Amino acid sequence: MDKTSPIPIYYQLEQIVLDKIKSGVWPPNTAIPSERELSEQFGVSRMTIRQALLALTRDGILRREVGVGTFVAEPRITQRLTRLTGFSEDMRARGKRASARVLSVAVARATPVVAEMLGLELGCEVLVVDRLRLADDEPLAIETSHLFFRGCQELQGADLEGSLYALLTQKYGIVPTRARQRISAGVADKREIDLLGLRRGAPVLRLRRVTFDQEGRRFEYVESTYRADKYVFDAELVGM
Amino acid sequence: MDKTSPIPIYYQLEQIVLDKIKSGVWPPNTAIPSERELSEQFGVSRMTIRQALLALTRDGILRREVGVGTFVAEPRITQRLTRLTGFSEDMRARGKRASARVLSVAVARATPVVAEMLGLELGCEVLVVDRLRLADDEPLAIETSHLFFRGCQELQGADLEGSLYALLTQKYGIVPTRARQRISAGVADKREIDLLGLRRGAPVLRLRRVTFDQEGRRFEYVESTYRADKYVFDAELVGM
DNA sequence: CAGTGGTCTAGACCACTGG
DNA sequence: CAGTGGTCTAGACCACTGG
Repeated sequence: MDKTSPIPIYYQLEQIVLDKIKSGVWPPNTAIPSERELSEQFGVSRMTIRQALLALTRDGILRREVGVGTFVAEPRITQRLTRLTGFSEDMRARGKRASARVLSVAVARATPVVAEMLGLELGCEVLVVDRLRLADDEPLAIETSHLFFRGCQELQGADLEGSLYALLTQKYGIVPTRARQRISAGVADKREIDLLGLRRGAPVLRLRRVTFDQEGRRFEYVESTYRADKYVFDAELVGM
Repeated sequence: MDKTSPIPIYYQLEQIVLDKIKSGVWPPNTAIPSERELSEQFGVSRMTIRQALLALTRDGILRREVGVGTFVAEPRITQRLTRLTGFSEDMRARGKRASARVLSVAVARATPVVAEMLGLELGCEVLVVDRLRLADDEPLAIETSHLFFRGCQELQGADLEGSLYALLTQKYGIVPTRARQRISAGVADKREIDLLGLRRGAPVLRLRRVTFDQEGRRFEYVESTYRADKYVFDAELVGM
């Protein structure tokens, strides 16, 4: 630890504790030294020690028990909440290879639903990217993205067989950061039956999502239809 | 503010600030008094003021700018992530009145799926609560909860026409805190058609959830089937 | 340059846990 | 009863912002 560094002491302490945990020196449920011991050991005020330990506790790294001590927390059952991912990343997480067959790419005037979802005037021009999404070369979903951002029309010439989000991040600096999603169930319609290779009456999962970039701007409204027999949606929920 | 109260001062201060914001006395982007002003005004140390303001900042209620001041944050586009709620609270949020018709309550040996989900030995006894859930007196879902915790068998004599989670919290100190949920789509089976008043071939949303209490213990595995024509699931996603 | 939030100190008293 | 984390005090110095 370096007291003369511009890096705050409490932050340095956090890193020291994290190192001990990550390296396995302090395995889960280890009682770490008390605040007073650490205070003395590092020659730092107890309040500063607390600032470090409380931050780690909020992150679920440590667990505190009043009157008893501070312990290394069990690795959480879930390290994170439901993550925002595109199809490609979602598939990779499931151990499958994602690809896309472009059905159409075109500039179109926003319909009332699209305008509402993206917060646009009716009739603004958006880029509509309609793709069949494949997992290990099998059709899994139909994805219709409505995009609106400066320069989005250039995408008409781009390679859209891979991850759209990767493309947006790399070429346009648009980082998908947050999304609001609505999940419903339905029965496949004619087009879905044909494209996804389903039988009449087959159930599908429908996702509608508005995606926000790092500035909080809505840049995408996407409607997806997933084969219900091949896809489930996992969600992580937290209490108040 | 009451300094002699057992309620911590910083917590009282949080409430005072929250009141000012909620009542509209301090609308969004208002500069609230500086830490030193509040410190003097309440006769409390600046560190205590900070403890209150930092908690509110972490909750997204306040926004701090170094060298400038502390401001009331804009209400977030999304006030929270997907929240863990039971059926009753979910319906209340949607402006509907929730109720339940108990189909059966019984002690049963855990099936392989239930044992796996709850982390139990095969054949452990769990309490199975099977209920038809109504929204404004219309059948909306079938909910089959498998419960496992000390004393859960007493629930056999309890009133289960209302919120199960409220009951668990009040009577057993079990606070549903986190859940892992899997959402899929399917076609209603015979029993679902009868109980939910559906037609043959009607799509349904199926939810499977493992719920954890405040100690991280799994206390419930629930399988639910929702009418797809009356229910959508909303999710909030966040980036890395 | 006056004022802001960020960091840090060296103490104090408290309720609580476990032996 | 010794030790723990929780709360709180009354200061200090810092980098930064805006006029």
